[in-house]
Amino acid sequence: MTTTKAANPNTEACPIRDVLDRLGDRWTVLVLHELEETTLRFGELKKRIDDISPRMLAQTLRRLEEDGLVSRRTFPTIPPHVEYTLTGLGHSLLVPVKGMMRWAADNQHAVRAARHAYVPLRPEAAK
Amino acid sequence: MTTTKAANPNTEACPIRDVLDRLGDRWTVLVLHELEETTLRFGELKKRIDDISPRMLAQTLRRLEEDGLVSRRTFPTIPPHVEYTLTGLGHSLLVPVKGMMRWAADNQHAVRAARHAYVPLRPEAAK
DNA sequence: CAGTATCCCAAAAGATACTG
DNA sequence: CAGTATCTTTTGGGATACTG
Repeated sequence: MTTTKAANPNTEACPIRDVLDRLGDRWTVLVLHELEETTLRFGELKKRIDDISPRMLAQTLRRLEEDGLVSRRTFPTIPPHVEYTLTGLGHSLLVPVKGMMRWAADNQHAVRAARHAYVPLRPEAAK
Repeated sequence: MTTTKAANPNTEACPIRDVLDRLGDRWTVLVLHELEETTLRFGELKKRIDDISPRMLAQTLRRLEEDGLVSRRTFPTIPPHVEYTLTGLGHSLLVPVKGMMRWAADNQHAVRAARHAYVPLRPEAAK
């Protein structure tokens, strides 16, 4: 971490939080991941992530575009043709994101084991 | 909430999401970060992350403990004394998490610039 | 085809008073 | 001190009908 420890990285003072917040939602990482290899159209994304609603897909893409992670290219045809592509920035984000996924993959068993072994501290009396 | 449906290969076969979901909330990464260097008590964490409510801090710590990322040690004194420490697993998670933070720090300007330059497609559309 | 508009619900998070 | 209980607000997200 590069933030100073003494300072409290609260909501608006911390640009890092501000950026990372976008990754917290349910769909962003999934969309990023789908676009890693190839450019895709709205409908193609919708097919690959088929439990996403059009509303959420649109919103997710809009935010990604707004943050400069995805570029949107439209062809003035009828019917419309719109392509979404990861930008360089988007690809660069994918690097640490994949690091996270790697960790999750590597440690899922440890986490599951911990969860299973966990006993709530409700009836706890002494140690 | 975990994946409610699993129609998609990416979500379905993916316990990764289940693990990663915990990081999506507002406070987990912050707490992890505060505990990197040192063991801290509840009140000390509260002080350092002072816009967190006791409720959210407790909930966050409980989840971290449940996942085996943080260990909780109580001293049977009056008043109570409780210490939170990162486990080995917690430290290992911090590695990719810091990768993410590093990315955010390195690219915050690019993201902000993109946001600022972004013009909505439909000028009248509100969020 | 690529989205919007609208309505609705569930979950997350905030505030705060209270207690062992 | 270290939390819980409770209530309220805010946000995320699902469904779906509609349109340029």
